[in-house]
Amino acid sequence: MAQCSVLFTSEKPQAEPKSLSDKPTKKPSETPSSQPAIFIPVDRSPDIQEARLKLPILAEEQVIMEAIKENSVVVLCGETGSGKTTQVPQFLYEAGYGSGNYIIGVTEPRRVAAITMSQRVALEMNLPQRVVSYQIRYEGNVSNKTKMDGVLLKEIQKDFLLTRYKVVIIDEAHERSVYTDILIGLLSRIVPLREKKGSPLKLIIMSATLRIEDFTNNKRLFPVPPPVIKVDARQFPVAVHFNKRTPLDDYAGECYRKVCKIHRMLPAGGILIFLTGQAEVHSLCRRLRKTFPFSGKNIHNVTEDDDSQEAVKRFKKSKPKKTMNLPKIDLASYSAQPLDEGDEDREAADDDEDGSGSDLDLDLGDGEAQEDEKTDSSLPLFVLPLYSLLAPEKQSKVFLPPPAGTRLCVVATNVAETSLTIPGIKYVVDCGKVKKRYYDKVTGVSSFRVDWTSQASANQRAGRAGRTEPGHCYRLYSSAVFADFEQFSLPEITRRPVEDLVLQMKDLNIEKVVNFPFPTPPSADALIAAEELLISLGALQEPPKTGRLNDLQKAKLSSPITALGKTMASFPVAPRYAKMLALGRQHECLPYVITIVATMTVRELYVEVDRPAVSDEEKELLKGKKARVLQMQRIWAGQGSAQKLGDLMVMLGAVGACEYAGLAPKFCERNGLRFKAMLEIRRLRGQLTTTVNSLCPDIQLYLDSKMNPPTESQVMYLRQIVMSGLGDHIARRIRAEELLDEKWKNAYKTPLLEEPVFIHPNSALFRQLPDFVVYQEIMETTKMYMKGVSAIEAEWIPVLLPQYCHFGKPLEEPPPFYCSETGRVKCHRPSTFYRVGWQLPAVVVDYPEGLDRYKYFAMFLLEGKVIKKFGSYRSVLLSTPIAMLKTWAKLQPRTEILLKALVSENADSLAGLLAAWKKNPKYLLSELCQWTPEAIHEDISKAWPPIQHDED
DNA sequence: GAGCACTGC
Repeated sequence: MAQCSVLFTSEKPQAEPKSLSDKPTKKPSETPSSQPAIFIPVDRSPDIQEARLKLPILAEEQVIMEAIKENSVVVLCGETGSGKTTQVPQFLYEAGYGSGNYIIGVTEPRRVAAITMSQRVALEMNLPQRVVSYQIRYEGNVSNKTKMDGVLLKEIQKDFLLTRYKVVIIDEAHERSVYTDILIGLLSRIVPLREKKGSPLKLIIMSATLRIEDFTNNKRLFPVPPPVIKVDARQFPVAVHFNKRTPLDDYAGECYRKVCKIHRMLPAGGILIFLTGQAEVHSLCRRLRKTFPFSGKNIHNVTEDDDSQEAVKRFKKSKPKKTMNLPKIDLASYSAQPLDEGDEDREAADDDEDGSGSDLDLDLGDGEAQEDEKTDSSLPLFVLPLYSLLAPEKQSKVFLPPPAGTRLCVVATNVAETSLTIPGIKYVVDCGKVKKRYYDKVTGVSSFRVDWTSQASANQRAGRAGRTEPGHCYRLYSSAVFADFEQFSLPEITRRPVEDLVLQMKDLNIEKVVNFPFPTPPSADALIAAEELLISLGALQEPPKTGRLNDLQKAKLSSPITALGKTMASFPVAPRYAKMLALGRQHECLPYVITIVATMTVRELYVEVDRPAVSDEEKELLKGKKARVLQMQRIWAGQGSAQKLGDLMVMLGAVGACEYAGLAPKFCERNGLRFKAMLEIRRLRGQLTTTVNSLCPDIQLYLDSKMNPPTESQVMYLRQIVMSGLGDHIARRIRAEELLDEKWKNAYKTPLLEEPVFIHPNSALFRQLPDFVVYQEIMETTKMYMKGVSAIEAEWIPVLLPQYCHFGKPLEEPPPFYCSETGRVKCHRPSTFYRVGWQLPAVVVDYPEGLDRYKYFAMFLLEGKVIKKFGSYRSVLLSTPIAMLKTWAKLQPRTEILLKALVSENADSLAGLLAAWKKNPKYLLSELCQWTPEAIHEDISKAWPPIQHDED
């Protein structure tokens, strides 16, 4: 699950920290505790006390605590900077909500937030970290490094009523992360249950923006709307300036011009620019550095950065540095009035109408007037890129003060909107766009699109200019365009596949997921698709195939979880991958499956090397690096048939090599691997290994840093295991003879897409073009590209993925046969792949259920293939065994009699036959006598049932 | 022959 929890207990350390992960054996003391009249003294240092008093929320302590006392659910609304995250838990602690072995639980959407919050609270209250602890995905500091996995959702799985908690705080609920949504849904049911038990649980929902209707005005969630308390934020006013005209598509160019003007005309203060992607960020950085170069010597190791190298070089050639000469306009006396929270819209709109024309906004203009890209080294600008995939050491540069005499300018993506706060920002330049991932609900194809952002997030961006002093936000679009923005962006849960959530919820025994009180429910399509996939994977029970259509539809959305599903739910990965793990134990493949799954789960394994270079020199450098990376990938792709595992083999090789090199950052750097990704993979492998060991204690798996490459046959099993998880991600190559249209050249067909899909050019199988492949995902860019591709064999499909196949009538040639290993009648059946009807090779499967299976079984029985003893009567049989199959069989009563006897006891396999004999030792005796001359009936009868001899 | 925002168990 996605949350990071901060556990917040009383001073008394827990006697048994482990009990958190076990089922609580004894309930906490049942003292009625809805109104704790306790006051727990806290010993804060004077300077902390002083800093706290400045927080607006401290004035609200009374109101907040009264509301919590009187209500079981409270919504607390306050912008960032109000101090609610750090202060509310302290209020609760002081009021005694954390005493008596109870826990105050706080969930944060991000790991860093959970860690810093717990540290901050511990510091402010002068409490040890064992009292204020955190737990996140792979680690935690709960009571002296007790290792724990799973957080609040996992705890609900173990103890649905959360009996150890007296308060749960959901922080940043406005971000609407999938798991806060589900937690709120679950807690809305747990709270009244706890009320009934006389040991109430308090739920506090903390949200920043005003988007709270989904929580407060949602009868299904909370029949009685919870009270809302608003808290002021300590935020400085931000004047918002709109462009008069909105650039059609060159918002990056408009950004550049606006930054130039700000830097030339406005007083000191950092600039933060919001763009949509890595490439844009780098390109704007280059342009700005070119225009306002500065000396990077001895500052922040700038020389490590490829882009800054350019700036440094340029500077060395340029004239000695002049002092920065900035105009001295007092921006604090700017026409804008202070901005209260939530007033930004009005403020912004006013500003556009009467503000422009007389103030700085006009001076800065929308300007395409001057295209001045001439170098101006008198005004050094310290330009830094910032995006999530940037190496952490490069990211952290934005937190340091810029070199003396320069102005900080951060060119960022959306990371800077919520995840990272940059100090000293006075100017925000907002292009108004975001890049978002889209999923096609029907086909599952992903794509990235750049779109207008929402009003809420534009305001969030503007707010970044007022953290340390009054600021300005320049929006590169008109107020009319802003007015057309969506008020809020859609909650994540409505925009992504939900199979992982559905599985988790089924594991909580919520069978009818449609009825769950989601703050915003996912679409019915998404829920149906999830349920179908989980049924195909065997994680949910297949609904009955008979019944009325209406009932079927209903049953479809309420399938209970299977044992396999329970196993899968315990792995913190996507259900398709969890299936691979569940199968992975065979042939000692598990360490490899764990590594492959971990690698597929962690995003962006490789660093971007395709960035356009600034100089010829850099171009050569990048080219060399790229060549080396490609060469390594060829090595990792393996030899011979191992290559068929394709991109997953490359991943396995990369991780193996990296681990062998001791997870060294240098190794990653040289081979184009993203160090942070490698760390994550290591941690996830560790967690998956732990989970496997806890599921099957006999297996005693450990994390091997010197993992040998898989053998050839293991690679084949791996391909089969991978295919079993990706059964709905199969593609078939269009062969030359089927080619009707050039656009299908080298293309693949998938069951759900009409258009051709292609193997991504970076794939190890790009040139191989296997007939059948499975893929991790399809990403639509200029074409539909499959990524994470492995080759599979057509004949595996009907055997390993029968749920996706239609089977034809059993073939007469080769004829059905009796399989002595399984004791069952087998046959060859032709098959086709569902929907698309691809011909697949005929495979040996169990003979389909029905009368014919009994006929064949009877024949094999008479032939002595099932039971040896029967063979001894073979020569004296009154009819030939093959008579069982003939159309005229009915004319011979003995065939009918035998058949009826078998059918009556379901004896169409050895197991069935033995069971029947166990019930009735005389079973089948008279029927066999029909087939044999009377002379030997007595002999037969004496040796009946004829099995003991076979068992020897 | 490309072009991925941001999170998490």
